[in-house]
Amino acid sequence: MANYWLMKSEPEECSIDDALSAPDCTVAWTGVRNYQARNFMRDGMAVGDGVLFYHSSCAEPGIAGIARVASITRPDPTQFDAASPYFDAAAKPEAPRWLLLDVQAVRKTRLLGLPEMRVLPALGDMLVLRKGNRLSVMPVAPAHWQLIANDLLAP
DNA sequence: GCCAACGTTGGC
DNA sequence: GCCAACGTTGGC
Repeated sequence: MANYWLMKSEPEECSIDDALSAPDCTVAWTGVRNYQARNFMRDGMAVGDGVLFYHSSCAEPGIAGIARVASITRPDPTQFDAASPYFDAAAKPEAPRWLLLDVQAVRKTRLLGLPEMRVLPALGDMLVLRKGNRLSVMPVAPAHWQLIANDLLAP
């Protein structure tokens, strides 16, 4: 059974438009540097899982599109790249610390902004709405996914 | 730019 | 293993 996730991306770095214009609408999800987020990718995600593509650290944070998990995890090469902002000197190629996977954009949607989400009682317990939440990859309850996907994918 | 929340680091 | 200091995230 498919699972559902929310993944944050700074649109200045990789927006839903960027993902949609990539080859096969697919981008390697680099830069996850949090163990909990990494573990969700490694232990929880499977090809085909649904992803809410979330824009963070921008003027209008919120869900900007629908995507899907397109690969299992593999080592994130930026951890070994001293020129990368994601470089991690403690990570060794023979013992990679950080992983990435491919995410394929399915559709850009209208922006479902944080304020709008906060107002919907049915979404009240979503992890992304929790104060102080800093996870960049997190699970989404099926009921929340249904609600949001129905709304965003409605004709 | 501010600041709350939280993860990580490092001294002990 | 505790915990204070520090760094980062991310909304506002």
